[in-house]
Amino acid sequence: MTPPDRPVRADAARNRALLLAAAEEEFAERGPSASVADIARRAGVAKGTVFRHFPTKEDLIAAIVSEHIAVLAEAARRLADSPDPGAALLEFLTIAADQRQRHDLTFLQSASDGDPRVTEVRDALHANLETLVDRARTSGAIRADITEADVFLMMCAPIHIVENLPAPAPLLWQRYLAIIFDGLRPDGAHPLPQPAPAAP
Amino acid sequence: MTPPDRPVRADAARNRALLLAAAEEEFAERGPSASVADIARRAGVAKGTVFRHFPTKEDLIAAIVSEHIAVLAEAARRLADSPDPGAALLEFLTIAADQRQRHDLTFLQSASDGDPRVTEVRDALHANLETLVDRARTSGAIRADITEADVFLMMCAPIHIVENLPAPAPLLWQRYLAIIFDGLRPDGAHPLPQPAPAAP
Amino acid sequence: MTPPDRPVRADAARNRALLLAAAEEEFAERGPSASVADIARRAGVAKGTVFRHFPTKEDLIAAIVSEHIAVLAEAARRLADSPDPGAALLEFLTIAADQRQRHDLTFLQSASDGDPRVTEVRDALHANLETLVDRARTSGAIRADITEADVFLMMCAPIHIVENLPAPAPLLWQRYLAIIFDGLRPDGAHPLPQPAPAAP
Amino acid sequence: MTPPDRPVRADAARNRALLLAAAEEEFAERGPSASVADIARRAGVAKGTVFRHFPTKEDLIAAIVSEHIAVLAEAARRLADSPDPGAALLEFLTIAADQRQRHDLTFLQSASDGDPRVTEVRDALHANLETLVDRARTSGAIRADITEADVFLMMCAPIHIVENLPAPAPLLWQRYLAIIFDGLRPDGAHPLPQPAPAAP
DNA sequence: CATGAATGAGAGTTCATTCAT
DNA sequence: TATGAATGAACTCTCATTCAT
Repeated sequence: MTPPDRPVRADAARNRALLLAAAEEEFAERGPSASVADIARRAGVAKGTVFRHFPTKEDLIAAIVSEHIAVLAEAARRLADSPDPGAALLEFLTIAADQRQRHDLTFLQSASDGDPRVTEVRDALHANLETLVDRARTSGAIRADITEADVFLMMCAPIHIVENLPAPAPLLWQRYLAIIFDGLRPDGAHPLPQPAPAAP
Repeated sequence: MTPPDRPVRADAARNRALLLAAAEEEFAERGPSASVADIARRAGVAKGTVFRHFPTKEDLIAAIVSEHIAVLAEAARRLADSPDPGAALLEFLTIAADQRQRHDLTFLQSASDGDPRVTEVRDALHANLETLVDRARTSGAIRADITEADVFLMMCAPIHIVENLPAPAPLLWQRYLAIIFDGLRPDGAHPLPQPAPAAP
Repeated sequence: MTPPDRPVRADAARNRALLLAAAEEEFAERGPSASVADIARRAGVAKGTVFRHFPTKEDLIAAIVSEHIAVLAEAARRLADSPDPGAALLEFLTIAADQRQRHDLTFLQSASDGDPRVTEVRDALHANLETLVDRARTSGAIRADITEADVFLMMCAPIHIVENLPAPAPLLWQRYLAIIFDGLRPDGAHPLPQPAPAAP
Repeated sequence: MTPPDRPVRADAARNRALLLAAAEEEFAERGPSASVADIARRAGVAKGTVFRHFPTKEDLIAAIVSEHIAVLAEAARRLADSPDPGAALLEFLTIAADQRQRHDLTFLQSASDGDPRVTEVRDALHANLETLVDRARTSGAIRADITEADVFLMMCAPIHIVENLPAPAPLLWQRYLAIIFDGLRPDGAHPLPQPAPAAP
């Protein structure tokens, strides 16, 4: 009867994008308790519009998180066949930190743990990252006892570290990424006191 | 008529301690949105009593945070004259992570940034930690380009890292502390791309 | 250019009927708080279409109610010249209850009290029912002190009564119609303590 | 530690009563969609106070309903040993209608169907009413085929009937109670077309 | 002093209604 | 004309905070 899958209306798509951007900023500034009303105001739409696009606040959070993870999954995929696996892994971590530098939303991840769309992109990220890490390990760029799970877990650490400062220099995270990456290198490595966690 | 200070103080001090403990547990379980009512219930006192001891929720948070920092300041002070500065620094980081492992309350720090009592103990921690780091650096246990600010900022990283897992093994953080500490060591160190932040 | 009235009217009339049916079902299932969105979905049209046909939700309700009353008015008219006035009245009450049995929408009546179209068909029902009741009274099938207003008011009672049960047997209302009708009969009638209400 | 079961504070008890009264009036005037805010305003308390006394709107409704049913259960109990069982039953129905005349809240019953407190008092009412009906039946005051379930279901009918009028005379319900009660009498009774429903 | 009842601002969410497409 | 995106008021409910008891 109606043309199936009618193309998304231009203004609706624009509002969705505006909302995601506004929500990111609001969450970044106010933390997890940013309110839907403030997000709507920042996006320049009415409160009801938020719920038209994202039935619950959790759905909005999941949309933000899965978008961020998707970018990382794609980056990992792109770097997977780099000729220099060690450099590729470092670049991946650089991209990951840089993305988060702009908006740290790690605290949102716990709120979206069960969401299926988040799970899906996260699984993709795990798969792509595993290739990256395996190649870096095989090539001797990182220690033999480092797993994909280790890298995944440490991915956000540089950003978290600088967030303890009230006004960190914009690229300060690179300092801590360098330190951590030095810790991943084989030279002068001490044995690790605990086994790597199981891949999720 | 009644001795001016003693008898009530006993009760009051007990309640204060009960409240701090209950609040820690509640924040650890429920995150930053733990409610004053639940904290009061857990402590076995009435809601009003919470506000008698801590005029606002922020004050309660500041009290928890400053207590935690005080413990670390004292640990740093105690370790300052250790004969093995490298081992002393590692032990300090172990203590710090271990403390947070039991109750991660890092998310509370931002809520208590301006509080003067927090500032005071944090200054003390900075001072004591500086001694510790300086000696480790001088002794060659850590790189020449690592400052007290670096160590302070990275202090919580091992705990943050494992918190990305839903149910981390209790000692898993030791794995990441080891990796990071390897990164702090002079052997095989690469130059750091960014200068250390100014001491706060 | 296009023939002024015909071609669209077919679609429009179909949609109107679909909407009325969907609304009836939705109100019956969900009660007075059934939402316009759900009604539209059930009818397979967009929300805006509901408001094209019925400018407000109240208008939609009034349309349903007046349609129901019109059916009753017609039934009363048809039965008005029956040779057995007592049986005719009982049949009218049976039809009325049976109609409501399928969809009890009595709760909608209060929402449509002022609507002129409702008033019109209700007046017709009153007129036709008056004939029916007058003839039943004159023929001795019911008491001398029963008026059209009485019958009109008691019309829905059998359905209301069974609605107090969670899952009434489909024909249980007949039991209570029989009891009430026995109360209308002249045999063994006790005088009534209050006068009949004025005809509206 | 604290005196257990400390007596309810006078002002709290007063507020609870004010709220119940205000809620009854508000529901009677506005129907089931009366808002908690309006109820609070009518009672002269803040919105939050409503939720202190009744954790959800449903709890408030259940409290009203169970209070009403309790009054009826007590009335039935009191009338159970009357020397004239027929008159006792009629008086019970009169009390029931009179209570509802003041505030018809039948529509609230469905909202509180699952509540255990409501169930409890309703069970008591059923038990007491059964005695009343059994004695009336045995004494020949009502038909042999009328059960407690019948009377329970028909209890509200007189009020429902007059509610179809916009401004019914205050005692008009007595007219319909008389008609219905005549229908319950043995004289001139016709056999009933459907069996009585099972006792709930 | 401790208590917990009261407060009221603000949270997420729903929904009748409007209007650009 | 039909659509469904946008609106914004109203809803139930929560919670830090105040204050009479």
